[in-house]
Amino acid sequence: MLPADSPLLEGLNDRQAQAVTSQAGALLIVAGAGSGKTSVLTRRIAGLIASKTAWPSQILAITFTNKAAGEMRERVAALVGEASQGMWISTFHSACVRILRTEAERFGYTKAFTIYDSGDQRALIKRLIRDHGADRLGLTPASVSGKMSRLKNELVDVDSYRGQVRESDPNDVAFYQLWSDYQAELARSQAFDFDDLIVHTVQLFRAFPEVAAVYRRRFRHILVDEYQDTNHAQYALIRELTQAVSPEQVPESAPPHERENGLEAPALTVVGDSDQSIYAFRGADIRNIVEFERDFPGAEVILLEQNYRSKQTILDAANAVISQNFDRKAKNLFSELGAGDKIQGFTGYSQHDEAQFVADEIGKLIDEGYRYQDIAVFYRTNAQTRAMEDVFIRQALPYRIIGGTKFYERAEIKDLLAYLHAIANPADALAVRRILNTPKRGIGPATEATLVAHAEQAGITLSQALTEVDQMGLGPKVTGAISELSQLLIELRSTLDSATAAETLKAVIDRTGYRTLLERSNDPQDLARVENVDELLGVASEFSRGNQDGGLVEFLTEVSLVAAADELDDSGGTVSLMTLHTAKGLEFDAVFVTGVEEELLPHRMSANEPGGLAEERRLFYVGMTRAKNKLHLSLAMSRQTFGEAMVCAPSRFLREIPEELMQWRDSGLGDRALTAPRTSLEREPRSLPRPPREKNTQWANRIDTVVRDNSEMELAVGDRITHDDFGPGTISALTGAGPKRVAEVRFDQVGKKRLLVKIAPISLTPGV
DNA sequence: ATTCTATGTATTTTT
DNA sequence: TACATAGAAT
Repeated sequence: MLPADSPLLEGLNDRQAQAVTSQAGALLIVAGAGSGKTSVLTRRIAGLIASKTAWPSQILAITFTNKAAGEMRERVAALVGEASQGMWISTFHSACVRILRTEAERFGYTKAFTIYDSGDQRALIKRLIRDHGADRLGLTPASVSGKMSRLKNELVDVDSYRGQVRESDPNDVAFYQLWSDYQAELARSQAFDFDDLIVHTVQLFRAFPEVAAVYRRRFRHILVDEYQDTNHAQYALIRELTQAVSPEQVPESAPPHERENGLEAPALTVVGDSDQSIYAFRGADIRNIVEFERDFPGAEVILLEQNYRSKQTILDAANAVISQNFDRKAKNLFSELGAGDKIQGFTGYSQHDEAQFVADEIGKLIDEGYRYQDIAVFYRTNAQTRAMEDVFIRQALPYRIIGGTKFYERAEIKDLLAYLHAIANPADALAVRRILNTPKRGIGPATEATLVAHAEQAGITLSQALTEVDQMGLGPKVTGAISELSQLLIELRSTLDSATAAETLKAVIDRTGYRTLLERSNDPQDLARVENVDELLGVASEFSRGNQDGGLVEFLTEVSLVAAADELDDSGGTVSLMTLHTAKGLEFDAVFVTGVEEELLPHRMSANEPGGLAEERRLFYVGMTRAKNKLHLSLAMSRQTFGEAMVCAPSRFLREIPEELMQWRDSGLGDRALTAPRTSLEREPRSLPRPPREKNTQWANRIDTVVRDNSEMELAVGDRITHDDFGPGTISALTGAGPKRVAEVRFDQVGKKRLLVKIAPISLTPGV
């Protein structure tokens, strides 16, 4: 028991302190946005250690992202020091990988199994659909993987699905066939997809009670963050881990009292907020949190409603929005941080106009003393980044996109990782297929088919088939190329014990000539690819340095499980751009929620789904509650959606915010301005003014394809210039050099802006 | 087998 | 718009 004057309770309110010290076997902490739940969670863990209630090794804490795990580990370490080393603090997926690697041999897998990410999964399903001719039936990789994932999240496996196939439905029959082949190929390749990691761990515990007992005895305190976003499979995993251990399951080596009485169920603490549940589309089941008290009789529930993050105005607006969701437990966040500024609303003509507003406001915030890393821009879809990037680049505004087209999804990265996968796990057929002709070795589909057929016939892996290539009667050129590849794989496998991941990667790059080929290429994009290759090498070196005992398999695991939010580093002085989903769990001094329009937020795709609108509203709520001081909500009246301009209407969510909390503006370029979105809501969308024509062509090109190059332009403070969009202005400052030269211009009509000189559409005004 | 060109189709969110 | 795929040319 923690003493009342423990430093771990310092500065906590009563409810928080209660959450830290509770002895309940099952504890639900309903933590509203910004209510200090990470503090509570970390201090609770530290308290368990300090009061000798638990050893570090008895603690399992589950977070949503690796970044959150890292942060939690750091904060726990700050409280308890070295002791944090022995704890498991990780995501569901990482924890499952660790368990599965340990127990792999028990169920006929190798420790070095591969994890197939969504891209790998897609590629495999696509091939299977083609092989089955299932595209005729309208099955797509997306629909198949979606359905598979939904079933897996409900713990339905292929074998049990077989019984419920509707034989009269050719679509369903084909789906079953595909799924069954998919799992067979995964098993042959010694691979798991994301969902399988959870499902197989649950199945492992159910099939081997003695294994389950090992982990139930080991983890005496389990803590789960973001519980509202757990799906049924994850719920089942938690249930498996929180069972009591009967005397029969206790090993001989255990202390006598345990052998006699068994062991009571481990203690469970979950933290969550049903108002922030935004992953239903991925199988998250809100009932897990809503029905917690029923699931765990005698559970204690603690509600944290005091918000330590945001100004009251922001909370009032957020509360007003979320209260529109019916069937929700009443909860009202309050803050003692003062009312703060009104929420700034902005209506632009186009997405570029909107982006320009965001850039201008960021400029003002910087002048007020905000730092770039204190500012974030959120959007509903990744496609919205384009306009933002265009404007940000032109204004030399340092930004970083979190998530989006991820580094590890790039072709060159996947190529090199496929080599590593093929080396670490020779059974991985997908990886071998990928590298077969990368870089180009003159091996086409015909040769690939021959190799696969040989492997199948002989009942060997594809890697083994490569070694038998000379028995296949292929041409001398092809045979030579394949045995060379085979040699390389064998050789690098043999050095696995002594070589680091970085060394193996380096060897792959050198021996295949991958980097050299990119360098010699005359495709300008290949230059960027060389940089990516080097970056991957850097990542591997860093990993090998930081994880002395971690080898190739560990490196590949880490790489496979990175999440979007993990990319966020607080060190850099950049504005962060991310989707609303990625924003969950983060906070920023100033936040821009962009594209607050019908069809986008709420997204049109959500309209058909049951509960879709409520989830969109929660998403908006999550975005709003990330802001500490300043919240901006913006929208555009028209938006380019695949090539075509679409007229947009303001989001219904904006109507849910009390008028007096907001201050609306528009771009003020002439008489086409909207007065307020309230007015425009009543207006027919079609009658909305169209954005000026020239503007579209102006921004149509992406920045890197623009031919303009002002690098020769000689500018000085005080010079008068004219900008195509902003009109005449005077240069007030110049910074940076060469292609990075930035001019600060005071425009006569639109105020101060920063421009990247090299690409700005400006000309010197003569005669001044 | 590879590379170039034309055509069609698709964008929600992600561990 | 832009990306992926299919078809044609080399």
